[in-house]
Amino acid sequence: MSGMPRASPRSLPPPEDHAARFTQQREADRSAIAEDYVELIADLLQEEGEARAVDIARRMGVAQATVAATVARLQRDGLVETKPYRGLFLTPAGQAVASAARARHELVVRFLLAVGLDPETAEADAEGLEHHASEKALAAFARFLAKHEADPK
Amino acid sequence: MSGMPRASPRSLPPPEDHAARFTQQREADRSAIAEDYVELIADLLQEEGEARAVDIARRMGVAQATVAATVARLQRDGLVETKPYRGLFLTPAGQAVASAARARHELVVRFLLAVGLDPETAEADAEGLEHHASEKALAAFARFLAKHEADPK
DNA sequence: ACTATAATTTAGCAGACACTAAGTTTTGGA
DNA sequence: TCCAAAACTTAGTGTCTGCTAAATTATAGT
Repeated sequence: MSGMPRASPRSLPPPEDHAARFTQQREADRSAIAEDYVELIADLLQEEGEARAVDIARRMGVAQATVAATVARLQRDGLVETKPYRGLFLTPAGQAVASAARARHELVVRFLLAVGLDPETAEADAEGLEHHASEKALAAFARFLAKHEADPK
Repeated sequence: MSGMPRASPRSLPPPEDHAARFTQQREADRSAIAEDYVELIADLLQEEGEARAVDIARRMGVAQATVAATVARLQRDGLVETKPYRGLFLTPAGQAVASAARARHELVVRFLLAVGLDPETAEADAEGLEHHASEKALAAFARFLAKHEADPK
């Protein structure tokens, strides 16, 4: 295919290790939506004083019924509480998830900015990347920031 | 809530923009699995000469029946062809997806290494991150590498 | 050639997340 | 106070990605 000289051998990892990566991947995907909802609820609560299902729907780009169903799962999982017509609230567990998510989100955004992304894209990409960066990766990002924010360039 | 000084205002983006991010996010998620399969098939084809469903199953950490179902979708979408008991093959479209995926994957790995991750984690994280980095982000990673591979540190 | 083993497919099920359409509240303005 | 608009819920679907269990089918070793 094309003129490329086959890059690197990059021998495949042992099957078990390989599988472990994908399994881990699937787990991250599963929690990603929960984190997005919880994070958004926390933001709305803080910025607007209340987090209503309609607003979640509008901001997530999703139908209200979808929000209802997803929130039901979050409730089942002990992250969220609802007071009909009064909006959504986070349980302590939900708040923990939210603040962890926000910390990750902000770290990723700062990192992307430091690496040369425009603010707009940094924000948009962080939305996806924050769920797939391991603790080790986040630590590396933080180290990078520490080094580069002190001594730019 | 806790002693934190409220970090940054970080006023929420306009609802439409916000929704656009998540919608984009969901699209990336949808294509992620297809890309993973296609990428793995390409790797197996190249490294072992054939890509069989059993091996895919083992390496993806998934049941054989799941592979059969997913491959059926990839086939429906014109990315893969199968010759029973002879393994899986990529259509031209599949090959295109595979090489784009591989290019992204390798770029992300190199970038993560440059930023200080150990090779093990870089590989594992790339698996998740490669599907969520926009073209702009990838371009920024490439610029970063160009700068830092020439002039380390 | 036969047959045991391995590979693949089929069937049936579950759960998450999305949709539309059709109810139910609740709220708040006239 | 009443009632229309807004918010929320319920019902019924569909797709994707998984699973297990039970066929098939092909390959390969004897």
